[in-house]
Amino acid sequence: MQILRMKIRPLTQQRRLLLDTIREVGRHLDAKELYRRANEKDERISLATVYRNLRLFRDQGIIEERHLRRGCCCYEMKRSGEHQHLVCLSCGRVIEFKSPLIHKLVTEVQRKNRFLVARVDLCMEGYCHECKEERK
Amino acid sequence: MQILRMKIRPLTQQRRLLLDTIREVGRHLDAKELYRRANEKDERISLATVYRNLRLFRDQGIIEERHLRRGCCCYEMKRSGEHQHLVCLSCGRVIEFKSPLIHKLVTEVQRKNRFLVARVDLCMEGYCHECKEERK
DNA sequence: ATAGGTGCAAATGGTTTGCGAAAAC
DNA sequence: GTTTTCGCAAACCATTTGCACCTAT
Repeated sequence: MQILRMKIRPLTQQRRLLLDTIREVGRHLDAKELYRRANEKDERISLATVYRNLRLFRDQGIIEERHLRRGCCCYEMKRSGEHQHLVCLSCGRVIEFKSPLIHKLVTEVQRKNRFLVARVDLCMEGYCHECKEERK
Repeated sequence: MQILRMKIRPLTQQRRLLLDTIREVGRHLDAKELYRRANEKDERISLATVYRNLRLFRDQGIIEERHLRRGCCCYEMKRSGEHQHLVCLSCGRVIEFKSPLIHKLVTEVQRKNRFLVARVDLCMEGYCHECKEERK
């Protein structure tokens, strides 16, 4: 955490609050929910600051941006292990998954398409186990 | 094409124009560009009609919706072969690719996460061959 | 004849920005 | 003390919607 914060200067109260909140929640947040949660702790923070800093954190490589829902972006702390997402169309739940096949796929694409891959955004929509059972 | 059109009733002039334009262009269009192109052929069409019908076509399974860029959706005719996209961060070019690994990945996810996959949205960002060379 | 689609303009929702006040260095 | 950020409100852009009129069936 210390290392990450070094990148963010000046480290204002608002930035500290936002980073803490993102880390604390530990799952995917959109700007509005981050604002809501940060605002609970300190009323003075504004939505504009949330947007400005989400962009800053993203550009600094501290958080990752994902397109899990139509019309808005979600953010999460960048972690070492590459992972992707499943989104349930029924309950909205977001499930993370990993697979060595993703790395294989990247390698294959880079070779076959002579394309240098910088970022993988893979999202599968469908029905989670619980919702699948209910639909029967 | 005949079969597809059966689903769309009433088949108005606007819908015919939009379907023809999407098929004709044959690549990814966002609402604004579809409007621009359709409007060149018939000035009377409105942007609202483009949006309304993109949604209709999507719900009828005639076109596919993709999230290739931040803040807007792209659409393309649904084809039989499942394919995914590479987006060049430098020139903006969109490259399609296929791989049997994608199907393997879906099978794996369905088994390991007990998740029923309905849709795969995979987009890799990076640098295409030409832009990669230029950056050297 | 009638159900439904269309154009227009206004509304909506997520995100960005200009500006004077405030904070970090 | 200087540079940068913050809060606020207004702007922006993609998309949706209410309503009176028009069209495909």
